[in-house]
Formats: sequence, structure tokens, C-alpha cells
Amino acid sequence: MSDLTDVQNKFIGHWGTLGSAWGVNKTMTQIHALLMVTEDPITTDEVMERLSISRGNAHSNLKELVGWGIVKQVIVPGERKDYYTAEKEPWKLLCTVARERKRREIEPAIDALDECLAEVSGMKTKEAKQFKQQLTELQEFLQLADRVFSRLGKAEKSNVIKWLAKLI
Amino acid sequence: MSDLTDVQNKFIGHWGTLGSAWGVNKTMTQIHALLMVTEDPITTDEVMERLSISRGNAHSNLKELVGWGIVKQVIVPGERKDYYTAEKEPWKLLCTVARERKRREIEPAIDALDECLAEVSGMKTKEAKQFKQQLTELQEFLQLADRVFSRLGKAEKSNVIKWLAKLI
DNA sequence: TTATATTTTCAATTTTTTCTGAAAATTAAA
DNA sequence: TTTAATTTTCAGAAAAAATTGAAAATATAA
Repeated sequence: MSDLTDVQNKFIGHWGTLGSAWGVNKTMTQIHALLMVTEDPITTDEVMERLSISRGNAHSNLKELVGWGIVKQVIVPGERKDYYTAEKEPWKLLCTVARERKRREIEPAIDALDECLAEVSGMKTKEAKQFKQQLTELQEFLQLADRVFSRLGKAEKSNVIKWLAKLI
Repeated sequence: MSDLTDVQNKFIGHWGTLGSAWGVNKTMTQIHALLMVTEDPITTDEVMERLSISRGNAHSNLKELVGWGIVKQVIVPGERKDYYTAEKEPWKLLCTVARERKRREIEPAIDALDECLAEVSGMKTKEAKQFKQQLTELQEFLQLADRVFSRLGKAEKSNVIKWLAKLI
């Protein structure tokens, strides 16, 4: 016989595990999970208490989540403390994450490959040509990914579902 | 003035960084990068030498890559050592990774949410209903992701490009 | 068989990442 | 002002992850 909090904690743990697999700090993902299942905005202290973590940890991960754009700081009139809340709609979450990952990872990767291509451009050996060819294919791949993420980043919910539904 | 190896090393480093951001061990990604830009299959010793890593490290990461299905062990007639090579086509890489991530991460996440939903199903409070609603939305999202990944996993190159091109 | 080459394992170590907690800084009220 | 509440920072501690290297296991050849 489990009460609501137990199940929520279970969910928070699972969401943390999922985040880890995708390269996100576990605590960060857990805070996000907590905020997703908490209707009203909550304070740093409540996050600390609920997840049994320190103030510094809660603070820095909340800021990081705000930096990713998937958690918002909200002003509660008459309250001095900062309150936080998460976007609860999964499609919006996907769009926001796509936008950020494009900016933080895909774009720099494209630039890096560009640099490599520039450096190898003058080389004429068989090996250099092969390498160049491989880099070019990866580059085209990343550029398509970039455009897909860009589209996702700007998308409305209805469109995302429509697009994905077309694929399957 | 840089020679081919220098540029390759630069690429290998960048690819490693990209991998880290997506939750993959850096060395693993670097080995993969090395194999992608190396035409002929190479041995564990060559990987060790090229990346300046230990035998144990090279060995375990090569096995891990083989486990993901993105590196193959190849038999070189007349040679006793094991040789390894990577799929060089980015679209195939995407499909293989999609297949594995579906199996390793999305499916377990769906099961986990199922469990949570089962445990909360009997609860009737306002908060429980809200939580249930949120879990259900996430579940639907994961299920659509599951189907998209499944499609990707089975796809042919031409189809992947066609699909993605439709999105943008 | 014995000797040799090669792969595999894994305890110990190193490196990286995360987390804590308390001090400093900031903000707002009194 | 001064005081109290709150946020932010960050050095050190703890935990997690990655890596080494050598011994054990395995495979192949002689």
C-alpha cells in the first residue's frame, strides 16, 4: 500500500535515471521531475526537503534548469522567496530541449567539423581525400539534424504531433 | 601547417566532446571516431597507440561499441589478432543508435511509468488525479517517441532522409 | 603436449563530477 | 541606518566514473 508521495518519489527516481542516460545530471532531472508533478510553484527549501539535498545543490541545479529554459522562476506576490515551476507539457519540453541542444551541441559540432575540413582541404593524398569525404558526410548529417532541431525548436504542439505521426 | 593525423586527432577530440554531452563515455566516442576515419579494420593495439590509452580501456570500450552494434569485429584471414571497424555511413549510425536507445532507455522508462500509473490508479484525491494526468501525458509522449525510434531503427537510408526532409 | 600470442578480467588508482555547508553577498523590511 | 531573510558562491569532501596495468584465462601454433 503506497501513498502518493511514494509513487511520486518512484517517478522522480525513474526520470532521474532516464536523464542520466542522456547526459544530464541526475539531481537536475529529479528536480525537474518534481516540478513537473507539482502543480504550484515551490521554493528552493521545498526542493531541498523533498529530495534531501543541500541548498547549494538545489540552487545550482535550479539555475541550470532555468538556463535551459525548462523551469521558470515565478514571482509570488507578497512572498520574498523565489518560487519555481516547470513546463508540464511534454511537447513544449521537447521543443525547448531541442532548441538548446541545437545551440549548445549541434552548432559547435558543425563549426568544429568546418575547421577540420578547412585544415584538410589542401591535402591531396588518398588518405586525406578519404578523411575529407567522411567528414563531409558527417557534416551533411549534422546540418540536417540542425535543421530538424531548429524546426522542432520553433514548433507548436499540434505540429510536432502531426510531424511525428507522419513518420510512423 | 598541420598533417593529416593532427586534423584527425582534432576531429576525434571534437567527436568525443559531442558524445559526452549525450551521455556517452568520451573514450568510447573517440574510438568510434577513430574507426570512422580509418578505412581498414584496426587492432586493439593500434587503438591503444593512436589514442594513448591502456589495453583494458581500449578493450572494454571496443566491446561496448560492439554491444551497441556500431562497431564490428572483423576476421582478417591469416591474422590472429582481432580487428575492428565502424559503420561509416551516418544514417546507419543514427538507425542503430535509435534502435539501441529505444531498447535500453525508452522501453524501460515506459515500463517504469506503467508501474507508477498502476500504483496510483486507485487514488482519488485531487493531487493524485493531477499526478495521474501528468504521468499519462508523459506516457503518451514516450510511446510516440518509442514508435518514432522503432521506425528509425528499421529504416533504410533513403527513407530516413526523405522523412527528415519532410519535416524541414 | 609445451610454448607463445592474444584476450579478458578486475583490484587498485586516478580523474572527473557532484554535492555539501558555511561564509559572503544581496535584497528587502523595520 | 540596522536587522533579518534570502540567494549566491565556492573550497573542500564525497561519490561516481573512468582508467590502468598486470595477472588469469583463453586460443593458437609448434
